Amino acid sequence: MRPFHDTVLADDCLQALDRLPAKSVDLIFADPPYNLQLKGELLRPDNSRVNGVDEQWDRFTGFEHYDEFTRAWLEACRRVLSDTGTIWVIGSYHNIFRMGTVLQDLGFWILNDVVWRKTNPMPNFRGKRFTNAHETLIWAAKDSDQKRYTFNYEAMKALNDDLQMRSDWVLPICTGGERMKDGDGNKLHPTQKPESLLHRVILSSSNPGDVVLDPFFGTGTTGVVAKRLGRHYIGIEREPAYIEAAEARLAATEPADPDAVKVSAGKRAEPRIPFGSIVERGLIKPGTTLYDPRKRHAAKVRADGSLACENATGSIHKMGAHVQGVEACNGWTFWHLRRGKDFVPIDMIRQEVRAEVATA
Amino acid sequence: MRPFHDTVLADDCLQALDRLPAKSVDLIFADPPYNLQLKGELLRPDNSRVNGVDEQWDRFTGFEHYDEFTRAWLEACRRVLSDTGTIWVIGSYHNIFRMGTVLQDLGFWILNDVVWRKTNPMPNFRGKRFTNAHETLIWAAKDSDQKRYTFNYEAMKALNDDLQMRSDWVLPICTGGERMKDGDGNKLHPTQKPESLLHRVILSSSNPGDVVLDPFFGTGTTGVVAKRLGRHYIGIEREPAYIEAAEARLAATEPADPDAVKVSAGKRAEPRIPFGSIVERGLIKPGTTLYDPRKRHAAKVRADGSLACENATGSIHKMGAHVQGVEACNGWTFWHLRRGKDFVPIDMIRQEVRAEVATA
DNA sequence: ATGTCATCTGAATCGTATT
DNA sequence: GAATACGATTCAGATGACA
Repeated sequence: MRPFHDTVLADDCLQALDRLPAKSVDLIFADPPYNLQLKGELLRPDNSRVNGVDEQWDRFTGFEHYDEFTRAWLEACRRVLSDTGTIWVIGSYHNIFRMGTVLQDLGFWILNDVVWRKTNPMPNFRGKRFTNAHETLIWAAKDSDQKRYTFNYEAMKALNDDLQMRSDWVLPICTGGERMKDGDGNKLHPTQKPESLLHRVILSSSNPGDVVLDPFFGTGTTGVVAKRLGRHYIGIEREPAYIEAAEARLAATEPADPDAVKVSAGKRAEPRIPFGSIVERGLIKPGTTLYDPRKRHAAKVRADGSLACENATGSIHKMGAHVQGVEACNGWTFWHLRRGKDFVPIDMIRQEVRAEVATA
Repeated sequence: MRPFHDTVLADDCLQALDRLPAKSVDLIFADPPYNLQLKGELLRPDNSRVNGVDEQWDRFTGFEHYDEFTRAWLEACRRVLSDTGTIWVIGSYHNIFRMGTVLQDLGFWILNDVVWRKTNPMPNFRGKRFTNAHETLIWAAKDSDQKRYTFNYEAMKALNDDLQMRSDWVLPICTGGERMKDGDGNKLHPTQKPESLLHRVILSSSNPGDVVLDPFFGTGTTGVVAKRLGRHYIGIEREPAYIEAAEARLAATEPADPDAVKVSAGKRAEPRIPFGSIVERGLIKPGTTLYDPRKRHAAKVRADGSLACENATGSIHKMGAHVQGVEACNGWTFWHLRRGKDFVPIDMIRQEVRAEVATA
């Protein structure tokens, strides 16, 4: 084992990187500050306050400052990365475009951008934007002519029910027992990543015995998953509170039995198909008339997937309930579409879409 | 109708943009070329061609020229975009980081990055990477302090079965009858976007009658969906074959019924009813007692529409906030009125008044 | 033990019209 | 232009109290 392996370097990111030998690591995972630029406070509709990221380490004076920082640590990473190694970075729209540009400018060759689709993101409380429901990872090799990087294609396929692993990963955010807490029961780190995410990163692009470096180690998720998967880790972290937590986590982590590293994916739920997506796809056109099973009521489909009927508008479910004067209604089976002489429930269209999605 | 509305300008992107009046469009959708091996399609701001990108081109030159091109058309777009307008761009990892960086550098303010998750992407044949199963869109306002952009929150929520729309959109790629073919049955345009994607873009961030500009019009998907949804379009395209196909598609496109393109508006669009006018009309009498949802607090309505409670007086909102000890409160939904055995929010009275006003 | 209900929280660039 | 007042807005999941 080499001197830096399986340790946390308590130091500034750049200074620590400079101490590592050139070309000495096989995989880098970097989750740098995002430069969030949050202004005021944000309240939920129930008046509770959202605990935003206001840590000192996420404060930059502007894009120029952030780009300079990004360029510096990515250059330092480039030096320590082996020629066949690859690097992952993660970010949101605040910083991912800056990181992608710097990566390309430094000569890294992007292999994929990968989207982490969160199953349980924080909603948009003010209704002013789309729910920010994903983060973006970039996976890159050192050079455009480097073809010998590690990609465990079969392992990824196995993880995905024997279908090629796609560039969008559906995973929940880090909550519950996995989330590190401080003495008061508050989150210790504002942006702790889920182990499932690192599991996929490390399993896909490294081999047992490889060295995995995380220059923004935080509470050590990368190290924990690397250790469990039989890889060596090197962490770099400046905050003593994070280091302490990371080392405790690491001490409590047992490497998995080499045979047990394989993980089976959970069953995929039947995909939800919003009625609106059927309108969007042109399978039911705006302006189409829908009927209830006894043709007593008629409703008109609007471009946003809502129905208009009897001077009211709403979802297929709400309007089904409305015309019947009941509390709830399954609009999929209630509303019918004329097809020639026949009337078919709109659920039939949904089943056709589901079949299409499933075979894709 | 203005001179450029509902036409395709057969010209170079930059030259056509320069002919459009400043601040004259409400929404821009741009799907620019992203292949760096553009073989002469890349133009500098002075219209000179960038040569040599397809052979022995060096990475730095390639990106630098692509950035120059990107900066030029985004600057030109910025000039023609109205102050309350927004812009969408779409790309893959080859170019989206460059575009995002240039957008931010020009002062655009990113509202969301949106992932188009393809249900039927092309598989990765070599097994050397993850299946490239998504593309990225960026939605941006002109400035960080511009908050009056259009976002049809309720319509997006309606499209998604009454859950707020997320930043990841699951849509199939453009195939079948929708895909434009040339005389030999080959695809006419290499990257024709599905109409469903444009449906969501245009419906979310523009209103009927708005002007939608597409500076890389291709076979006219943006125009077709804009026309169908009752928006004006302006297309810019240089290739005669694409223009011909686009104009044929547009001629065959019928606008939807105007009622069908109306969209659920939400409470913000409703006329404001002062609480005092409800008291004035005698719908709630002075002296009436109002209660919070848990009946912990009671307040008395006064003749001027203010409330008195716990030795303080003020508006329904102020008093709601006061008794809860919070900054702000929606008094309409907070305060309840006794009706027989039940308690109903005073918002119900407001809705009755609104219905009355609407039919008057 | 089990179920129900209330409460809490997460990388967030989260108003607008009137005076 | 600045200050003030109005009043709109949330999803999934974990946790814990309590029946």
